Amino acid sequence: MFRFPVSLGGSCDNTKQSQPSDEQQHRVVMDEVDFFRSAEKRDRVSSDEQNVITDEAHRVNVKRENSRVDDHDNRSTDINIGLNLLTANTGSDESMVDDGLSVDMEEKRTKSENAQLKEELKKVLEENQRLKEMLNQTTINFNSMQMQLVSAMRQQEDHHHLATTEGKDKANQRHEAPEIVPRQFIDLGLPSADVTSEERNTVRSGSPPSLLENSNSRQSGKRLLAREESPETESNGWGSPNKIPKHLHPSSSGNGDGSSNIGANAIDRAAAEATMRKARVSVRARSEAPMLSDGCQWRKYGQKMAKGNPCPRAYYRCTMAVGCPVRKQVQRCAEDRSILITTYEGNHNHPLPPAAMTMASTTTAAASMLLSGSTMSSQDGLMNPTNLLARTMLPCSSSMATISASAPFPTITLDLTESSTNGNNPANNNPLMQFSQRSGFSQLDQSGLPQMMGQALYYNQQQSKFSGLQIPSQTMNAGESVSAATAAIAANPNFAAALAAAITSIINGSNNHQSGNNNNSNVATSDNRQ
DNA sequence: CGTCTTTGACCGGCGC
DNA sequence: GCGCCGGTCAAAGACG
Repeated sequence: MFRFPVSLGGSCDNTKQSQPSDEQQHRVVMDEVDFFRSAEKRDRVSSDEQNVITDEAHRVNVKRENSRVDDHDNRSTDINIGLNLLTANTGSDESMVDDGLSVDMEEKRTKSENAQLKEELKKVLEENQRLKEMLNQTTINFNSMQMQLVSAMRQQEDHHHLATTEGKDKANQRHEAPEIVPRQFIDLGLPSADVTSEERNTVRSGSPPSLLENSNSRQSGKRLLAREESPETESNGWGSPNKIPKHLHPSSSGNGDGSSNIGANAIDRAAAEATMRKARVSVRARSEAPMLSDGCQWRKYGQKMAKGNPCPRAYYRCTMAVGCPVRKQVQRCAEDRSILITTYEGNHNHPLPPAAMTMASTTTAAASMLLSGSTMSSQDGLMNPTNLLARTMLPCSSSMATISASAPFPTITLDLTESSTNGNNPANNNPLMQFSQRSGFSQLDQSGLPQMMGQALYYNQQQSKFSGLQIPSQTMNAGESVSAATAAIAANPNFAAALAAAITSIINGSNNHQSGNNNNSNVATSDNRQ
């Protein structure tokens, strides 16, 4: 079974006392070198192709070098420059051997150049830092704008609902709903570390497992005790999938009664919790590997022969943190064994490394969208997820995402098998990046942003402690993509324009399909909460 | 020796 | 009540 070359994040790192081997370090270095090489190519393509060395081009070169140094801040920052200068000196020394009078001058000149370069490096470092800050600020602004956009769209939806239905109470309840839906997303997507336990128990719907503890007390005490000391494992609800629909029905009917908001909300919340625990995101992708590389560490805990499929189904549990409730099933498609079906359930209760954020944020968003309908009337619950994914997220390919209504638990399937198999671009090897690029936010690709950029980068901000982590470069296309996206953003002066275009596109798209509002609503509100 | 995988047994839900 | 099925457990073995 595949093993990640480096231990990532969470308590695992703390306990294991990360001691990357030389090989690992070397691997990372090589990876980043490759990364910047590709970035360099981009720069070259985007910048003047002429051979004239302009000041602009010179600055770009220096910046690249600086970036490299900056990303390896623990290593000597003088290495690169020093080597270059040494090489130059050596050459000059050799050429000047016969000219002894020039040696001193040459040394002086070299020193002055060295000092000059250092000064320049310093400036570039400062500029790099400033760009990073700008990037962070831009990301925050983007999240803020996204939030406002979703809020506006939601209001539009409310108006639309009021016009078409006479459920005034329902409408009133809706106005309060935004506070619930967002939390739903937060709980889904964000590691719960920041949230207080009180908030979790009182506010959250569909939260990380630990929060669901209480609601699961109804389950057999025997199992509860038997399973690994983590109640969270129990809370994810993976084990008893068939209870959800039962919870859902009463809640959906309860929504109709707007007179008792508290009671209805409680029921809603319970239903949302139950649903959240059951929600699954299935990713279909072509892969020869036994398992999708999603940046997380998984431990196999079971394997079964599923009915109707000659290929066994493997069960994995996230081991990045003790008690993380996230599990996944991996199975090959019976019809086409080159297709790997990975089904995720649960929410990580620990910070995620950048490499895992693409998958986590994507599946989280998908699950969130899927579940967003569960807090509404049954009619909406049936309608919204499909609309969200098929229309809002995937306006160009509605067949990419399908919702399983017949399953005992809500399951959303992201079909990434149609995509091209372009092996040159790392992003193309990553189904999620394919998903991102094909999604409605594909305009953001202009700046190298993944689909869930807002969230992913937001994670980066909130969990900056991961910034120094080594990404399992061997297979982590997602991590590379995120890093590449960040670099691309920093290097792309048109980011703001691209962002504006993307948001405009989203707005236009949502105007055409207002039913998809809930999707963004979750995203926006989650940002709002943080 | 610790960690991980394998695999048969076990459990609970559901349909008949 | 019984059998089927999906999901999980946990002992045993493999591996580094």
